[in-house]
Amino acid sequence: MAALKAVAPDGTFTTGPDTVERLLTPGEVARIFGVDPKTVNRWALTGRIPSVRTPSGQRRYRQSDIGALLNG
Amino acid sequence: MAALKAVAPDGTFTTGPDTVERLLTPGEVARIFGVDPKTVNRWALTGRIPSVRTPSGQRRYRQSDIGALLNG
DNA sequence: TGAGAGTAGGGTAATTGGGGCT
DNA sequence: TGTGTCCCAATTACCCTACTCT
Repeated sequence: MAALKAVAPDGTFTTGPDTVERLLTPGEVARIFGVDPKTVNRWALTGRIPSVRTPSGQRRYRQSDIGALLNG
Repeated sequence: MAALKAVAPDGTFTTGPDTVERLLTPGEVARIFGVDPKTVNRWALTGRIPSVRTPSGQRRYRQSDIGALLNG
């Protein structure tokens, strides 16, 4: 995984020359797919989508990963 | 391939400058047309309706596609 | 410090996909 | 050919309580 380079006011951050990332909450991902937030958590538990954990245990999802799922 | 940009509280999300999307479940589409969910499933299989797949394989339908069918 | 929204768990009922049949 | 129905396994939604974040 690339090193963290910069953080923008809107929450996006860069990890490489042309890499812009943003983390989505379970609720946001759920609304995108039209499913329950618990379902998104289940996808993470079963390894269907990568997830990032906050120090307190909550899950966050990379915007790029979700976008890839929407496009096949 | 449009990149995911933002997610609204009502479930709509944008993939481009003027693109707003929302995904519907097979049951919702079935109730709209007054048919069995299986029939909606077949419409997707025969290519009559574009469909988006969840990571687990279930189908979701773009509200814009359904609206286009209702108006055409 | 308190209020409200969101999230993580678990448990159970409902929905979905697929094949086959009508 | 298109649709509805039955079956089964897998997946998801809704119920609850507790914890986290704004």
